[in-house]
Amino acid sequence: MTSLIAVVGPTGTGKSDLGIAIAKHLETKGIRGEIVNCDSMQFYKGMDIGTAKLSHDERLGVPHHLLDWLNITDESTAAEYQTVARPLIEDLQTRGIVPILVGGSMLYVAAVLNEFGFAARDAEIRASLEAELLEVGESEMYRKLQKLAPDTASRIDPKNGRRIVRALEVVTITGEDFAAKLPDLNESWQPVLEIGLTGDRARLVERLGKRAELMWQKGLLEEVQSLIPIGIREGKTSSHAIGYSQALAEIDGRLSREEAIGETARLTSRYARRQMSWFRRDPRINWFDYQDDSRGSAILSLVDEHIGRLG
RNA sequence: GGUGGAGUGGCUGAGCGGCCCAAAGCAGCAGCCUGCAAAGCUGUAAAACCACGGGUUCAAAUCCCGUCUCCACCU
Repeated sequence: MTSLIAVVGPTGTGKSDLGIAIAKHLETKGIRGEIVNCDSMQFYKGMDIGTAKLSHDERLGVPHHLLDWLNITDESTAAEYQTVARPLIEDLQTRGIVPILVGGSMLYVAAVLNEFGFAARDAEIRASLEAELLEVGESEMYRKLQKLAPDTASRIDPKNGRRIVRALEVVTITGEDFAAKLPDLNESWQPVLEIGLTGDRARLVERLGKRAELMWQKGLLEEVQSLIPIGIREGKTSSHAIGYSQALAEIDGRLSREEAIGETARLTSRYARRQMSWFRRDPRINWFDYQDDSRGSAILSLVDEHIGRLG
């Protein structure tokens, strides 16, 4: 049997707990379920408080994969995640275990769940393009892209330096007009039961604000302090994490405590918005209100249906 | 008690006599997204009788007077 369950949605809606609940529910049916983490910041060892990572006890004995598997200085990319997560999921499935993909990292979820092939990459070319961008600016780079690959250029925002660079990188490597776009969301890698958690935005924003404050109370600053010697400042991905970047700014005196917390709350809310704008387009998702008390049983019966159909 | 400064949209904040039926940013709302995606990027609605009262002026958010509030510093 090959079952695959995914729990997605904006941050702060209880995805992790739901993942555990689903695994526990499966257990009562004699089926093993294990969590495959798809939160790009929970990959990092040592980043716990600011990523709202479940503690060992909170996991209630349910095995978690791809949690704490990267060092703070490692770069994380969706393309690489795909090459790790897919074989892992397949392996679990061949062992009769139901993988439960849990996380809100949009592109990472898509990289696993959809027909999604990444174009090649070349560190040297990339580095020189990045340097060039700094020197000549976006508009010049964009013009260059227009000349080399008009189709690609037409899809990219002329001010989005990062994406212009990546497009140029691919064009340079392949010599083709890359013209890539996001995969068709109706074409799944595997049949999947996708569950989405969401709810009233105003209340979520309020909740995320409180969460930011709580992170500081729980010692986020100390956590970040302890990550400095092992290189969080140098971590290309990790240093950009919401909360961590602000804690670093506070440590450096660039932000006051209050400002750091405020900015963290603000960025988190904005992140939640972008997550919604992304996930809303996925027609496979079965949405539930995270505040609705009856969501649990409704979700579990969906799970039963899914397992029954495939099992 | 004294001196100085400040009171502008939900917040920050520009304007300091006519171009102000008042900029901008943030928040809000919407969206984009193929190797940093908790990143990067785009678009956009509404919202201010410019603390209150009085005056000067053809004309005041802008000048004057008073009141209140806040912040500094002084005693």
